[in-house]
Amino acid sequence: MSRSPTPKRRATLASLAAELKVSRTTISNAYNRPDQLSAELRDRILTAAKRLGYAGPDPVARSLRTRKAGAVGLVITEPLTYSFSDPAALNFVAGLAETCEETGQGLLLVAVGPSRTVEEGSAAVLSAGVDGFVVYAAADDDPFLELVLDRQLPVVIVDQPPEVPGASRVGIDDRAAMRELAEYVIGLGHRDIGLLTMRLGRERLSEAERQAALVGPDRLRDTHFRAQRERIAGVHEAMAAAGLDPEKLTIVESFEHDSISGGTAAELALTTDPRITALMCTADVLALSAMDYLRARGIYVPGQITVTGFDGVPEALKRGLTTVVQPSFEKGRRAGNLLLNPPGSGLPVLDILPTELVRGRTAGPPG
Amino acid sequence: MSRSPTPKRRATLASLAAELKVSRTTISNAYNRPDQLSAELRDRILTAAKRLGYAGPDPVARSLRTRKAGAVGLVITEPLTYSFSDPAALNFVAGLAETCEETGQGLLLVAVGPSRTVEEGSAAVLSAGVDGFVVYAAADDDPFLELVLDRQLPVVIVDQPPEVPGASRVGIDDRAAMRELAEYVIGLGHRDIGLLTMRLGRERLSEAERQAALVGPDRLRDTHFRAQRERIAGVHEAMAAAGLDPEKLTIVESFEHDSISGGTAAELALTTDPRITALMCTADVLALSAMDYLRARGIYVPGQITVTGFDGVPEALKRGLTTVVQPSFEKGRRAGNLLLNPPGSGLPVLDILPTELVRGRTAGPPG
DNA sequence: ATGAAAGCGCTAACAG
DNA sequence: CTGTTAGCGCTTTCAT
Repeated sequence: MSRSPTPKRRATLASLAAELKVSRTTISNAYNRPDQLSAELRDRILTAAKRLGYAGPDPVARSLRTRKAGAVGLVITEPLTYSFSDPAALNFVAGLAETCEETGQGLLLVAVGPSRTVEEGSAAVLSAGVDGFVVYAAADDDPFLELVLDRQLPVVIVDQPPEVPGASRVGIDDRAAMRELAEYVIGLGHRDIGLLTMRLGRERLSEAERQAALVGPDRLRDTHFRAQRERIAGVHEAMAAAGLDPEKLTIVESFEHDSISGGTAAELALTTDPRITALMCTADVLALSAMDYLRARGIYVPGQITVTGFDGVPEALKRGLTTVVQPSFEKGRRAGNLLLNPPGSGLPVLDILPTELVRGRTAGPPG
Repeated sequence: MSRSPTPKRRATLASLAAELKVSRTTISNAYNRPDQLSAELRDRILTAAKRLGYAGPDPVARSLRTRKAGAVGLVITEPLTYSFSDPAALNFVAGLAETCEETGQGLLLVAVGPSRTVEEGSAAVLSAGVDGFVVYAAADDDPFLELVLDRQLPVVIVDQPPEVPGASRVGIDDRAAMRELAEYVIGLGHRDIGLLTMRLGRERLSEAERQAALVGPDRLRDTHFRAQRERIAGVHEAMAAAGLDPEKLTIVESFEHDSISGGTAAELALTTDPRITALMCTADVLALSAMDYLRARGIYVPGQITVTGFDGVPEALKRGLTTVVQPSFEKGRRAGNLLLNPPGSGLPVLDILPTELVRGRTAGPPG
């Protein structure tokens, strides 16, 4: 594990060439096109390189020349803790990472969460040395999206927002999936439903404001996250189709992502409308937390309250949650593929992946 | 959300300068040193830039010039699924990501898992445009470590291996932590102990070979992962100190990381030595899986079998596992800080973080 | 406050 | 198989 003494000035391809009295091309070829020179000469070069502490062509200089960075950027507009605490998000990243690994690309995490100012986040986006971007779960009005688009690189949008000109998109049919689930719940006989959602806007809230909150018509209309909006619409549609008044749906918004936030939201919903017999959630993490809360209160699921989720994360499946399973990992893979091997046409693609309704053990007739 | 029509040739700083008949320096200043030119001129430049679809200085060219990439590389030598399925590893990444976010650096995931050949992995390391590397949980003989070192960039090693010249290291005292835990277990009265470990070598195994395996003296001596080695040593030391024969410790190695692998390993240990009354595990994920297995078999914990873990992941704590809590997130933060703000001395640092023994509900006297 | 000149380290023709 | 010639797009003294 010993290293050659560091030279005063880092060796470069040119200095190596001078040292060996060959041309720079030859050195370059030794690394990039081994078949373009004799094995013998190549060996001599590699040996000298090792001696001089030359680790091969500088990646940055090469990138400048070849116009390829060998990495894709993942823009995460949520606070980091979000992405790392929701298994669905994580699985997405894992899928993307897998595609990158397979194709030898790096995956650059560009964090532009609320902890930074817009200026700082912009710098991060503008200074990312990548060949393209994947934007995950951005709000419709996310300021960084514009910035990413400005870079004029290939972009793949995941889940939201909708319809960005020139960008491919991968996602699921959130509305249809949620509608099917709601139809199932309503079919079970539920009339009074509570819906727990993730945050609906991207405003920066203080610690204190980040409590669960009731969602009124105004807030609902002002929802900036497409997926949430669509899932809510799915429930509304199912209610309307069943002759229920969509207005009666009690919606609670959760701003946090931790293990108790779902419980807090559930409590608010149940307090607001004590007749609620079913709590639907737009994310499994919310549902699992809500179940913990209910259990602690001695409320039996599904005997007294039906609970449903969305995502199909492993823990939810393990605990028998009735939910919609979406292929998060595959979404990551697809996003990566779309970016790395764009379809021949060059035209943007809309890739809608299938979901599956899983009837678990947490939904039953009203108690 | 409309974009200016893409020009035939991407706008550059130079083309903008020509267009506006100012020097390149001025354009550069407009972006990098706003105070070096009149607000008026700057506005004119920025407006023209927008019109021409110029998104600001090319990050790669800037990197070449300034010798700063604005990103740190994280070299993950495990298969990706590992890192994304172990909450401890994940938390580490989250901590590192947080530091990066705070300092406006990108985090480049360089995957060099076994799914790629050494050649391919090498290319990934050699072509990463970063200012430094964090190497997480590498084996002593990991081939990529050399490569990373060759790049002559700052390097921070996490957990293992030990003693890389010139590199700072952050980790915990694995041996002492495990010894303390073992002392506790032995103190409870256990004499026959089984130890479930993660893989001990970095050989590439076929699907079929990746079953749990008994670890004999040879394999033990050939352990290439420092942390595992140290934790095992900790148990040995505690046994010796208590007058027990360390040779009697039944050690089982698990090659997988999924939700059943701990159970498979537990089964093998228990079959090998039916007198075992305590199963110690070098990772919580193993212990949790083992507990699932025992429960399925109707074996009561801790009544019939004591189970302990290592790491202190949230689920383990929630389930009352007796374990060692280590500050995974903080490790990530420290690693990032060491890389981004190296200590003034310039000398490598060894940063050993504290751990805490948590006496949960899964350890008791032998049944 | 602005400009001219000099390279950062490399690769891609193309010619020999 | 090897060398020559031209930049890739930018920042940075140093002058003006």
